[in-house]
Amino acid sequence: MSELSPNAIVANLKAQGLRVTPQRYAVYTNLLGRRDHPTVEQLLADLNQGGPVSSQATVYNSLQALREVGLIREVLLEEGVSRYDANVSPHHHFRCRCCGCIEDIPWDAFGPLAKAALRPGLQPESYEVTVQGICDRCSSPNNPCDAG
Amino acid sequence: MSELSPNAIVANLKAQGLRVTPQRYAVYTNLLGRRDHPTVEQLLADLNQGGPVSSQATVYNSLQALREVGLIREVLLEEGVSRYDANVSPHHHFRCRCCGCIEDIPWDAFGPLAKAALRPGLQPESYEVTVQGICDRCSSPNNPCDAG
DNA sequence: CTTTGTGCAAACGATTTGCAGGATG
DNA sequence: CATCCTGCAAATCGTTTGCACAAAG
Repeated sequence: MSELSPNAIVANLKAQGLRVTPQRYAVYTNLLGRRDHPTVEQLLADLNQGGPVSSQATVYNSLQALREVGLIREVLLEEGVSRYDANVSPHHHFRCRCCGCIEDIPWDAFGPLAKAALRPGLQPESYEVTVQGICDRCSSPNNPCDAG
Repeated sequence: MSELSPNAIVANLKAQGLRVTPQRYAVYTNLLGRRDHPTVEQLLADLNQGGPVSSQATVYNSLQALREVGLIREVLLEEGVSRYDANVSPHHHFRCRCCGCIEDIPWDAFGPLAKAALRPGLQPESYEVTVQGICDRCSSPNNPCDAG
């Protein structure tokens, strides 16, 4: 999330037993430098905008490898596409129902949830709050969609 | 969710301006009678197990029609598949990370969330808590997966 | 009778996979 | 140099769509 040096990024990858290839490095670095939650399509376009860096299949492979070792996470908030996030510490998500943009909400934003409310037998391990609403871009006078 | 008479189901459909076809009726009734959140594949298998009732395309069409008028909702909790739920009143979800089963959590299970915690500019309209963990089936001695 | 829905099969889009050549450690 | 990765293209899987026929109101 915060700025990492190239060396630190390489170290992160190696520490998880991943070989450091230019493609993997590029994918991970790109994700670390964003706070939106790009789809594969967006990621690929961004990576290759200054010349070819990685193929589509390799982006998928890289994302899978990074996800398996816990360096990134997948975010599923809309139909049909997976998004990816290099912020792996727990947090919540806001999704604009208008433009579809996704934004992190700090973990402590809601305070602690009541605990003993689940039916007996269910063992909770983690939870996440998803808020849906309108972002400031879409609620402004010259908004890109139907709200405002 | 609770047991509805066939007449009430037909009335529900008509009240939303939907034509009542056997297929639509079957899809809606089936969803009303379940509390898991079936995928299209599961729904289709269930509908047609006693002879042909509906084609795949029609199930998709019916689900879309029912969703557009608000009689059912789509639930997105795992990659690649949409699930459907006839419980349209607000509630939360529990997902077993082991068998993938999904279960409703009553709306009031967590008490109210703190309100003023979003960054200024975001207008929240709704929210939902997703809990991940292990269900009782999977935590039992003869469990279907790797927990226990 | 007009409008909308059904079913089939083909189209689609996101993701996965097989495989030959290439890079990493 | 053994292993793992890349890139291409073909395959897969869930979902959507075009169209001719049938059913609903």
